[in-house]
Amino acid sequence: MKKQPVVTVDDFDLKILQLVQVDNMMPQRAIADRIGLSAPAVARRLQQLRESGVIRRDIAIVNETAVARPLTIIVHVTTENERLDLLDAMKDRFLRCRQVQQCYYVTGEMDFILIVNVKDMAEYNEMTRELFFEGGNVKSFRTCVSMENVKTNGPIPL
Amino acid sequence: MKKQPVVTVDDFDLKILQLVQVDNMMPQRAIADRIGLSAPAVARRLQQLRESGVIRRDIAIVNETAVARPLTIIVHVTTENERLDLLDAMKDRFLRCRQVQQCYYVTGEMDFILIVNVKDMAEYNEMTRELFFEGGNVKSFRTCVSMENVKTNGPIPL
DNA sequence: TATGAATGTGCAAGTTTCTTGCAAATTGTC
DNA sequence: GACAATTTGCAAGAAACTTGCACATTCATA
Repeated sequence: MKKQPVVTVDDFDLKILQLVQVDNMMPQRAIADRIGLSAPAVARRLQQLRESGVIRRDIAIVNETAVARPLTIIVHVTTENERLDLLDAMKDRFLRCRQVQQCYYVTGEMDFILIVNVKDMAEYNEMTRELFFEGGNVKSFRTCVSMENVKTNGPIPL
Repeated sequence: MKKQPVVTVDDFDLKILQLVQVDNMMPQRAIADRIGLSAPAVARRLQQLRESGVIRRDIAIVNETAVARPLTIIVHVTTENERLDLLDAMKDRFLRCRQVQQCYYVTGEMDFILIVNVKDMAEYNEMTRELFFEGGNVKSFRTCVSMENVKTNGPIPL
């Protein structure tokens, strides 16, 4: 079972989180200067935030076009059957599919919303075949091609 | 105008990108051991990838629940008028809105897809008032509340 | 209100990681 | 094959991070 952090975050932590959501390579000395603690104090808090899971991960964001994978597609998926075991199997498939960057299980008219990265529509077709037709329990899916990614990886407002 | 990187990426770069999309705090020595270069060679390549924009940003991913902002909402927005200047103004509003983490300008039945982070539905109501009713050019919007974020911040498959 | 425990801090020293100059190796071009 | 350009590994220096310690602050209890 996924562990939920129970650590409380105070104002210093929130300031640190604001900064590292934007740039997690900022030196601890620079963070310390900004928020009014010493560098070792910042270091200890960062370590605690990471160990406790408040900071889940630290990642580099890659420019899709630069690696020849310019297509972002948002897919709305409805299911034939909402049995929990079938939904869990779908979640697992979406989790494992490498082109699926994001997967939300939602309320409303559709059941899943996926955000998918592919290099072209041929790869998308291949992916949908494997994911939807061969995987099962997909009633319908709707494809929205992103013509412009206006904003991505926005920070959580704190 | 946003600068597009024109640097070419080779197989070493792709391996580095695979690793740092998952963990950008991995020491250069560890990356070097994995891909068969020396640490300074990895360092030089990382610097080049960052300077050229292939690596756009380096960020920490924060656990929403841990900072009391557990709600992720996907919003589908249609516009009244598709004049480019009005669309640009909308993009600008979405870009500036702190709760909007992602914004895609899409083909299909809707015009924009937003991914929004709020602490509760009251904040969401307030946000939609400012963003949609007061901002203008919004014909309709549909709210999908995420009941489970199955996958977020997935890497670009390389 | 006072006392003691627990927690957090800054300092300084030690450790780890990153950067950079240099010479050598590799790759690309003619 | 020769030469230029680029990339590399090594080693040394610089920068950043970690950690022990003593002190300060906060919290809990009597």
